[in-house]
Amino acid sequence: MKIVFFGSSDFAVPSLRNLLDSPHEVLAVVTQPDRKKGRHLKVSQTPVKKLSSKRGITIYQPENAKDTESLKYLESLRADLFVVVAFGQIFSKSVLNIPKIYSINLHASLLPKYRGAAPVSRAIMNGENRTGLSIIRMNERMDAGDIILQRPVGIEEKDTSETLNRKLSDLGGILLLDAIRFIEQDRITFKKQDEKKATFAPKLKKEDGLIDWKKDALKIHNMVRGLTPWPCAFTFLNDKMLKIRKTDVSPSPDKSEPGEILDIQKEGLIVACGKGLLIIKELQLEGAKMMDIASFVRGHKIEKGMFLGRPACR
RNA sequence: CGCGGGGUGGAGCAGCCUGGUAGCUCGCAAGGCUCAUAACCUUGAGGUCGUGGGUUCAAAUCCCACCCCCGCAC
Repeated sequence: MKIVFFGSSDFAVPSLRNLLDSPHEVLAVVTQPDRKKGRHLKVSQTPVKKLSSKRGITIYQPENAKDTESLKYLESLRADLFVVVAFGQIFSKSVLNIPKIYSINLHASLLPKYRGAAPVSRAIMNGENRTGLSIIRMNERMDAGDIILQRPVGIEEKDTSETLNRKLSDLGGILLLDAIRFIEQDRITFKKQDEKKATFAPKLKKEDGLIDWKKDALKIHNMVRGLTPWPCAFTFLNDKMLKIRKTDVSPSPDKSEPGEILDIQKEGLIVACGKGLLIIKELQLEGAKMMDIASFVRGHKIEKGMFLGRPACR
């Protein structure tokens, strides 16, 4: 099968790798342009581009895959199938109709739930204990195409977006090959998505990480898990940004004010929330490295009765 | 040339502004106390103060360059 692969982020890497290792012919890889990013605005390549150049695959990086020049190029490849995984651009019908067969997309949720850019993080943040993978035949609407294959995946208590993403991207790469095999054998039965059940998982923004201490400890805990490693849940300690990477919850009820540090123990800071207690185990102060509580307490002034999340500490 | 914080014994920090032979909380080792302990007491080992230059009688501290880590922004 002659395939053009569209992908950008880490999530797409196992899928691409599997395709490259398969008998299928990857005609070209389409990925986002190199962008000035990160500290000092250095130019960086997508993980997909790095893998592709290592494997000597033709790379195409359009600013917009829908423009006429891109369309012309994509048509010239004469592909059987377009495979799209975490690409980062929205396609129009003109793109989707180019391949002989059609275009498929691997998405990290059990569609129609969690359509959109951040399905994994949002699922964890909502405290789900199950999510999954879907492969769909793409149409013009985002993540709304008919379902080709699905596979549920459990979310474990210890999972963060980081671990779950890895799991899902690995499994996704396998599922993708299955799907392509079924397509080749013409054994697909499309399943329409139930629009009434559709939910959305919008792209995460930095401010999604701001902790509201009035919320339940469990809710905050799930937020911390879902936002690891990026954008990372955060609060403030004496006007400095404090990222919180690892937490636990303790059910013991209390009448303290949300955000108050009630105790400092070896395993973590005990912080009052709207309901329940949050145990902060790993954190990172602005400008410093991520560290566990034992280390943090040794070098920083922190004591019971201080408040988190109050920009100007009383 | 996007903005800013930081690199000090194994860990986390103070000291730097106002140069003058390195400190704190831990960890580690040995000994003591104890029925016992992650508790307490005593002693001890362990540091080219990121790298290279410069200023100075003297630099962790001031000046210049570079490397690495981190946050913002993207």
